[in-house]
Amino acid sequence: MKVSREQVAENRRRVLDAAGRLFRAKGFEAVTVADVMKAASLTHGAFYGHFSSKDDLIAQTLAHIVSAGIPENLELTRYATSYLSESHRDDIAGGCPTAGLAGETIRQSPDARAAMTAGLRRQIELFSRSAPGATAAKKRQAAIGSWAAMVGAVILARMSDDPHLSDELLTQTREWIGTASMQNLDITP
Amino acid sequence: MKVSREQVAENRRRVLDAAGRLFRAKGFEAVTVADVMKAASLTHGAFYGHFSSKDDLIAQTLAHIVSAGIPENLELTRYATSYLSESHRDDIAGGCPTAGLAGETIRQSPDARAAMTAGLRRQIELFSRSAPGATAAKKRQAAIGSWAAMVGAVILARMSDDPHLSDELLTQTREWIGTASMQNLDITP
DNA sequence: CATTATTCATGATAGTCATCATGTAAGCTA
DNA sequence: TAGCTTACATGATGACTATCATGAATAATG
Repeated sequence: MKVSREQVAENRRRVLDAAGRLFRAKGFEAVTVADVMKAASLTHGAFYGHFSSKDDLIAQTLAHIVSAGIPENLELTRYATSYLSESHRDDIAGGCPTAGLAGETIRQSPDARAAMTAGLRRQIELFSRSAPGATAAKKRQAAIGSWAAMVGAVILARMSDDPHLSDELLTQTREWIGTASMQNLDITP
Repeated sequence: MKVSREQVAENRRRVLDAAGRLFRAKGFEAVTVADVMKAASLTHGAFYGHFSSKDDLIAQTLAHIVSAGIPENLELTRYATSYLSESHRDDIAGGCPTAGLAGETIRQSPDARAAMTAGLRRQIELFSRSAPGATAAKKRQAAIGSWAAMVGAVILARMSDDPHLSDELLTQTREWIGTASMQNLDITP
């Protein structure tokens, strides 16, 4: 049962979307090829027509969701507020792929790591534009430090089994980033 | 071939140590029960005399390495310097269990998450003592923000396939934490 | 409209892994 | 020292999973 060219493209997109959600929700290893294809309303046999292996799927999925996830005009403090929100913490399957998968991507294929690194580089560059700081170097430093804190806070907040501590991690990191940003603005090097 | 009481205790310790290193290096799912027992110089059959399941091993291993890993008198900035070093980034198997496993612990058993949360709470409390800040609340905020940034930076540095970017993440986050700390000291609420 | 090419479904296959059953030998206790 | 206890080794089992081979059916092409 061959399908139309558009249908193939849409099928492929659906597989990548389903894989993106499943990987974020359950991790790379806990998700099977059949799981992904089922979530995309296909059977597992069709998989190897689209991808050469599960590793290939992982790399292409990361490239897909990383490139699709970053808005062009993101302003650091505004972004931090929504990033460090309870709703983002609770939306693992639809949330930031870095927070959900960076820890596991370390052990994945070179292509997978390259896709995530490209997203990281882009995120830092976009942050640097709106980051506070007297010099370009200071702006970039604020972008890096803030992004590390955001990613770390969401990971720790998701890990914590104490809801109060989890909330505290988000709100205090948000305020801490704001404090640090003011410092960067006020002092000239 | 029964072994002495002391030998049993030592065997158990060796299994937990081996599991700690293997889990950090390869993740929970990629490590098999047989792998762990082999690394502890035992056969896989002996496993279920010590632990009720692999999940049980994971939870007990986390409790073991988290409680053993945190020094009593840790000073924030000094700790940050060694934590954000290249040697710590490269020592995944022997490094901080939070940086290595927090991302995956999210999907583990309640006991596993509880063990990691206990370590997190202790880390924040110890940091709060030496953190900069005029009030106790400010000190705790600095402890939380700094810890989130440290964990996030090490995870991102390990994920990056570009050595230069990886180094930059470590050094810039270190400086960023120092900058933010000064802010916390200078301004009174 | 006929032929070709290709996408997908069905159904293996081979390997891996967690877990358990059983046997053995040595420590422990009286 | 005799007998009980038990830690460990060996070997099996049942489930799961990535990957591949084959066939059917339909879009694409002329």
